[in-house]
Amino acid sequence: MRRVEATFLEDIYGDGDAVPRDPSDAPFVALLLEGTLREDVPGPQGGAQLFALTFAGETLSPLSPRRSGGTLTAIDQSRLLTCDRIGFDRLAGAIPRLRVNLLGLLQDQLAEAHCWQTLLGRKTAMERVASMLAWFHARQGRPEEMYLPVGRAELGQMTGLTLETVSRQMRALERQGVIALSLPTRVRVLDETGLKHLTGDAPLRRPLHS
Amino acid sequence: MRRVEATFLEDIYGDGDAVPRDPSDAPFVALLLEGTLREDVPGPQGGAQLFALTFAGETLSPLSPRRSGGTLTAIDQSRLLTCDRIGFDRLAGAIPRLRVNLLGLLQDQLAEAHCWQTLLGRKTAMERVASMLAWFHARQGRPEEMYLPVGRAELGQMTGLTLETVSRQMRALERQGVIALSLPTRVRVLDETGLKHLTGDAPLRRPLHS
DNA sequence: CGCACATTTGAGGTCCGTCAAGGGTAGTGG
DNA sequence: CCACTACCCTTGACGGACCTCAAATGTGCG
Repeated sequence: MRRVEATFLEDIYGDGDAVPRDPSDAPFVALLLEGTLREDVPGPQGGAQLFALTFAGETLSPLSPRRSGGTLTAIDQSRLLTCDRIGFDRLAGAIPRLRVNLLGLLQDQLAEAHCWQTLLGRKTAMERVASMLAWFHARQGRPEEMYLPVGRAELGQMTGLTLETVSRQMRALERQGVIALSLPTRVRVLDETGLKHLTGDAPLRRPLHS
Repeated sequence: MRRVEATFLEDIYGDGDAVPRDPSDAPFVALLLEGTLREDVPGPQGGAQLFALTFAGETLSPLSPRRSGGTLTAIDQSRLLTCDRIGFDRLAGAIPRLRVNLLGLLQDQLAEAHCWQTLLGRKTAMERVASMLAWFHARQGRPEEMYLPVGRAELGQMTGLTLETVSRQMRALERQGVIALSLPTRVRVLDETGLKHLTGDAPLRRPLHS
């Protein structure tokens, strides 16, 4: 355990700071203790496009963003626990269990990609916005009032919608009494069951084995 | 090398055969030597939905489909080289390079997920169909005439379109002289540059560093 | 031929993107 | 305190892309 503390390094980033991502010396694994990270990838026209968010308590894997020149930026004050490649290799040699955990971590990343894939595949605007809100709410630990770290335009980039459509759907949710918006970036989930129902996802029934 | 041959196992599946996917004894890594595999995941209404295809020469990773009850089915005659979990661990102990390859394999899977994400996010029907055809063509090794192992409805499930829209876009491509359709499932790519242009992807320009 | 099935084509409706015009709030300077 | 600006969010009208429904056209098989 002392070895773990010696290997990991805690970094603090301010609002808007870029998180370094040099491929050779890249942080091999990282755990976000506090704050939020945004991951941007270059869009078709060369401009950057918001791709995903990382909330406190979630991990970054070696492979996650940085294949295609994506950038990682801190939102708010963020504390990041990082471990470089050689440090992880040394640690993995001493603690075989760590390798299993790394695979689980990658599995989470693939599961998340799968979530986005179904969200973008065949969902309506309403279902996309509801899905995103429900997902963010769960990942933030179901707080009484959750904070959206990005604006409508960027919510639209993630869901494949325009900022106007995002706005319309969120107001519709508010009119239905599913959420409350004290400020545009403050969301209170009033009817969690109703929100889940609007996502269009099956309520996690047991898989009927043929 | 003799050890590798002893560890891997070659299985042959016929058209429509299900590939076993027991989580405990699951094939840890697998290489598809011949044929095509389809990966289905349960849709929102309980029905199965085509999620992705695996062509000959491509690999299956331990984490790929099977998190959410996905099924793997062979199309045509398929030969699959598999290696179970304990076999891979033993092999990785003897050959450290293997672990690096496994990470690269997972990286490919995440890159593929990213491809789908951009495809489904903000592309038109034309761009989606062109992207999918160009992608399949590249993955099949740019044959003179490529074979589509699934029908229009299933192409639609992957691209998030209806079968009618897929059909319309493919005929439009044919009328433009970009592809030729001798049979509905036989596609000859006549103008590869034109097809790439219609995908809506940037032509892989160097990333302009701020 | 008759049937089953996949693809193609057409007509109409709907959802969402586009364009445009307000509103709300924070920050700045008088 | 009050402009005044800048920025984001909201709301509306309109058009187009794609879905839905329906019919026609292959294509393989008994």
